[in-house]
Amino acid sequence: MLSPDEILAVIEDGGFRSTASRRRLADVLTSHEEGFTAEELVAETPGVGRATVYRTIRLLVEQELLCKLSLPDGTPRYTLAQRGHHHHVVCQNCGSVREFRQSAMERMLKELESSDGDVVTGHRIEVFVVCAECLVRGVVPTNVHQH
Amino acid sequence: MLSPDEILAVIEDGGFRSTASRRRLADVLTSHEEGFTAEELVAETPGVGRATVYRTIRLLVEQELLCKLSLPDGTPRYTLAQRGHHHHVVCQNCGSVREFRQSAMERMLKELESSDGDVVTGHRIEVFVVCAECLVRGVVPTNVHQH
DNA sequence: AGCATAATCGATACTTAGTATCATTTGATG
DNA sequence: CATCAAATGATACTAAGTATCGATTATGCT
Repeated sequence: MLSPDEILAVIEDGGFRSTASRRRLADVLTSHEEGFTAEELVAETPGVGRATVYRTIRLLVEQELLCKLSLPDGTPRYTLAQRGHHHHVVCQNCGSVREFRQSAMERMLKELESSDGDVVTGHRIEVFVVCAECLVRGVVPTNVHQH
Repeated sequence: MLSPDEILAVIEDGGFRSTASRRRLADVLTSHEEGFTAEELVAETPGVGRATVYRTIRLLVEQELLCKLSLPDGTPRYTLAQRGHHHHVVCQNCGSVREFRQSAMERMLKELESSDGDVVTGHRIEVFVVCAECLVRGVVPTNVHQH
């Protein structure tokens, strides 16, 4: 997993400053095993302003150190980035996040490229689950109709 | 494509009432070829309250007559539902929406099912493009880093 | 070490997208 | 055509994030 120092290194390599707030956030960030919300970060870094938390999140998403994803209803969650291209498996109940890779799927999406006059610039794939932990706690999986 | 009457029929079949506001919205909805925002609908149906517009959108998404999707930055858009399971190709510049189907991809996602103790309840796939129309208008495609 | 200054900060006000409340209106049914 | 739950519009609120701005601070320079 990513360490606070690695996060700070990417920030500095990007030409941004290594500040007290960013160090605090890097620490809190790396302590999260699962997905988290922006407001959780705000609550966990007292003294660091809301605006700074959101600014730092935006910076880290741009630097591809954080992934922004969303639950079926659209509420946002963040998770520390994994190495390389990947997608997310999100528990719709507790919001925990795992990753998956499937290169066959990537290839398929690339084939769309020529379908129309459009230029493909990216894609988003999220798989929704009820995770094993939620299942043992008695959560009943109900299908979500997403596209 | 979907007609206002078809929308009203689904509403009534669902046990909901056919009201003046819903008829107005059904008309406006079906006049949209491309994707649209909730606030566009609010602006296009003067006299119908904001709350009613959002309530009706929610109803129609539940009835699977509308699809809710989002641009790379997360801002939401809606589009009239196509028949059967499908996914969306969204222009990141103008927000226009096309659909695509790829049954091989569906099959692949189903295979994930057994990977962990999780139960898969759904998935979301969006492909981002700069569409042909935007390209001729000089929009330069830049890759978005999504997952 | 001291300084200049652009980057960053926190506080605060604002925006966007949507939900909750509630008194009033309305459409389906008998 | 009376009933009454469903639906409505006005309004206040929430969630997630952005813009503004005066104060602070990290970094490069000497």
